[in-house]
Formats: sequence, C-alpha cells, structure tokens
Amino acid sequence: MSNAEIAAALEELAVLYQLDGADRYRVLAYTNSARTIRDQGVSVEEMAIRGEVTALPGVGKTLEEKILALIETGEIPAAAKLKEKLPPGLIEINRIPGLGPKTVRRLHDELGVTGPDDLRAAAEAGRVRELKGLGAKSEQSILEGLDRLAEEPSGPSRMLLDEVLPLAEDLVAALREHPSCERAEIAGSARRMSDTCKDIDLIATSESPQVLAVHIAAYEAVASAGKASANGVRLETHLGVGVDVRIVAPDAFGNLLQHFTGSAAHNTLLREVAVSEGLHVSEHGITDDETGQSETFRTEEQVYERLGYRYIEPELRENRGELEAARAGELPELVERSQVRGDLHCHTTLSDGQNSLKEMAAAAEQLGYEYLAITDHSASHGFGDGVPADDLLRRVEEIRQFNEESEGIRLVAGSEVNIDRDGTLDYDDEVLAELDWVIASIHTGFSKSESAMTARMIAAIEHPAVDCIGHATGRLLTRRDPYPLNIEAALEAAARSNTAFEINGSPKRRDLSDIHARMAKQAGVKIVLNTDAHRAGSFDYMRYAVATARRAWLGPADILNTGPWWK
DNA sequence: GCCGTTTTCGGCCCGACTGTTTTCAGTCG
Repeated sequence: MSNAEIAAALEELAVLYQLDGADRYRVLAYTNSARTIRDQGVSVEEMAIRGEVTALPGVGKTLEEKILALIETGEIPAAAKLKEKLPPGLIEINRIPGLGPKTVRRLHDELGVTGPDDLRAAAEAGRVRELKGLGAKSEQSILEGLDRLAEEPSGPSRMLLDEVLPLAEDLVAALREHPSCERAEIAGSARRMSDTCKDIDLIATSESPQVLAVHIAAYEAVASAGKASANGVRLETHLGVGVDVRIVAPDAFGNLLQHFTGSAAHNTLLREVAVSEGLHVSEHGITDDETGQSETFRTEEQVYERLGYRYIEPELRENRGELEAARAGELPELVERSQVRGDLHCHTTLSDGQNSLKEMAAAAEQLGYEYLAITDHSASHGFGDGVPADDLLRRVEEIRQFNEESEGIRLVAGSEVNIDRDGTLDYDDEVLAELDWVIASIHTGFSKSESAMTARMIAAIEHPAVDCIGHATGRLLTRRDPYPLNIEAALEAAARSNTAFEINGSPKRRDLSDIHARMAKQAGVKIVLNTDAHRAGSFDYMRYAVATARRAWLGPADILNTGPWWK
C-alpha cells in the first residue's frame, strides 16, 4: 500500500470524524499525520510492519493501530463504522465551497439530505433557507457549487508550476506599474516553487490599498473580481486560476510576505514555537505577551531574526526540519541557477526533438553553458523516433567534428538509453563504449511489480556504461503516478556503483522529486540537473530543476554539473 | 489524537470574510 493511499484513508477518516462532530484537534491530528505520511520518501507500510511508524511526528499508538488495520484488512474499522452512519454522499457535498462539516451535518439531520441529488432537490424547493443561519444566498451558492461538482467530480485540479508562474509574473508587473504600489511580490506555493499550485497568492504594499485593489481587478487577464477592499481583492483569471491579492502598509511588508508564502505547516509550527516563547505571529506583526506591544517589519529577514531564526529560503518552508536547522545555524547553502555550467539531457531532430544539433548547441551557448550533452532516444524508443546504432555512431562522429571546429561550447556525445523489461539496455556494449555520457531511463512496462521494477532499475544502475538514471520514477505530475520502485534500494545501489541520478526539470516531471533528491544526498548519490529539452526554448526548464534541488536542500557540491565537464 | 526543560493532563496558531444577524458561527487559507 502506497503512502498516498494510507494518507488518503486517514484524510477520509478525518472528514468522517468532522461530520460526526468530533473534537477539532482530533480531526487535526488525522490531517496532520496524513500530510506527514504523504511526505515520506520511504514506505510507511514497511515502517508500520516493523513497528517504527510512531517515530513519525504526530503518529502515536492510536494511529499506528489504525494504519496496521488498514494495511491488513484494506480498511480502518472506525471509518467503516462511521460510513454506516453517514452516507458517502455527505463527503461529496462537503467539498462544495462554503459548506463545511457543521452545515453538512445539519442538512443531513434536519432535511434528510444524503448526497448531491437530495441537496439539489432541497435547495430547488427552497427548503435550505428554512434552516437557521442559512438564507437565500446560501441556497443559491449551494446550487452553483453543485453545478461545479457535477462538472468536475474530482474537484479543481492543481496546476503545474509553469502554467501559473508566467501569469503570476504578469500580475505582479501590473501591480508594480501602478503609481500607488510601493512593492509587489509573488507569495504562496509559486514562490516556494512547489510542483503544483492551487491558486496564486500575490502581496503588495501601498499607502492607498483600495485604489491598488481596484486597479488590479481591472487587469486584462482578470475575468471576474470580488469586492476590492483595503485588504486586497480575490480574482478569477480567464485561465481559470484563482488569485488572492493582499495589500498592507509598507512597514509590515516582511510580515505579510512571510505569512502568505507559507506553507501552512511551516507557519503553524513557527507560530506554535513563538507562543511557547510568549510571542504571537500574524500577517500584521509580532506581539509580545509581556509588553503587549506589536512590532512590524519591512523584510522577512527581520521577521525571522526577531523569532530567533536565520533567514529561511522560501523553497525550504515545508516544515521538513528547516526551523530547527535555522535555529541551530545549520541551514544548507543552496544551489543557484547561475552555478549550473551545462545541461546533460536534451533531444534533437535525430529522435523526437524539434531543433537540430546546431540549433540546440547555439541556444545552450547563448545561456553561457560550457557543455551540452546530446542524448537522443535509443533504438527501441518507438513512435518512429528510435535511433538505430549506425545513426547514433554517425552522430558521435558529427559531434567530434563539431568540437574540433567549435571554439565555444563543448558537445558531449550521449544517449538516453531505454532500460528494457529485463533490465538490459537496448544498445550493445560496443556501441555504448563510443559514448561519453549515458543516461538510462524506463519508458515502457510501467505496470510491473515493485520488486521487478527495482531489480530492473538496479541492473541498469550497475551497468558499467551507465552514468546517470533519467526521470527515475516516471511520474507525470497531475497525470500519472510514479511506477512502483524501492527508491532506497535504488539509491543504495547507485551510491555503491557511483551512478548519478538526474533531477529532470521538465515541469511535468520534476523527477527525482524534492523528497527523493534529499534522500539521494543523504545516501551519498550525486545529482545532475537536467532539462530533457525537446526544443531550444525548453532549456529554461533548468529553473525548475534548480528549484527542486533547492527544495531538496542541495548545494552546488551535491551536483555534478555545477563543475566543469569531467569525463 | 498527540505531546512533554510548565510531562501522564490540559493544552493545542491566526485573522479575514461571508451570510446571517444585530453579535456571531462557520468556513477558509
């Protein structure tokens, strides 16, 4: 059972408890533990079987028992019991914005609602407004929520970072161009460079906040806007992305930026620790219990300093030990994009790329790179894009020729070689011996068992010709789950045989993930930051590879292509 | 339900907005 499945079961139980009217801290305990479990790079199932799951923060005896029952029987007895009492349709209508557990429970108890269909009937018959505290507006918004639920049964999907970042940057520029805007920045998950975003958070400072809110609400990308107030405004863009704009006075910019950059888990722990030290933190300032005085700060550095921390880079703010490290002065030096000296994974028209060898080389040189590996797909790639061994060897010659004639960038002759179902590679060893750089990747047979996939991966890792493993888990963000793989065993093999792993910077992949890349560092495996560019413009994906590396606490010393070409 | 240099009980982060009421509960981020 995967960590995601265990986490989903605990989240479901949290919702059921909430609908049942349980103490909110009990509910919080389940949602927090679900997040912790989802964040683990290693199998929580195996931890639980070994009796080690209570070592995770927020997981105690009771949760251990429930997790073990889930693993053994496929369900948690407490959840099964609650489901008998509470119709499953209630969980569904709880997802309607504005309908929380308390209201859902009353709709059930007082109107006999069991799911979306009865709720629609009740709302259309005007019976919802008969409930105390609900009126015509609530009834209308419930009907609208039901329509959206019917359109998107699984809820609004998260968007890839590269889908929201350009929009966020446009909106920040639009804020900055207004004369009343003093400062504006991207906050939220986009600033933390998360894999995906639910919406965009922007913050700004202004002496006339309401004027600025009205200005941004009229921007061309905005489809509709809520009420523009002195605190900001909520926008919906034509791309369907929600945007929260928050505005404060200039002297509290640091507090606001810190607050809205998050993550929720980072801020919660930050505030809890502060309370234990007599300080209360909010977006408006830091209040001292003793004096009752509130302080505001213009920069985030000052906010963290006041609370006793070194400055924490946004990419680290996920409650993964960064606060403790910042107290102890043990935060890592993080890699920066300017330190990357070459890209070691790209495709040309020889396989499925859109630009020629020379075009790719020119684009990489333009970026200031010292070297670029050309790694077209191998013989059995399929889609008519495979490269037979003879074509590859001619390409190697072409690259040698290029390097002799070129004063600038050095091209590295490589290939992205398929790992077949049995763990063998699809070029002969003599062909591979002609190459300077071999990436091995899995592109087929994703549905095998974990042990089979792991054995296959380790066979490739141990192949003497292989330098690096490409997009190791095969995940496609928001579209395809990673195939089953024992990443710990793979990393251990890689450390032994001195094989690198890439962080694939394609915003669809970000693979290794931040969590796995951090495990790789701890296992002593070297990382390569790559783009897997299929056209020259995609070399910019390096920003996402760098972002994942930073989220994994990696510094330049952990990454091979921050140095000169070494082979 | 978890947790502990206030440790086995009694706490557990903070504020804005909405819709409904005239002071607030529920929801959300």
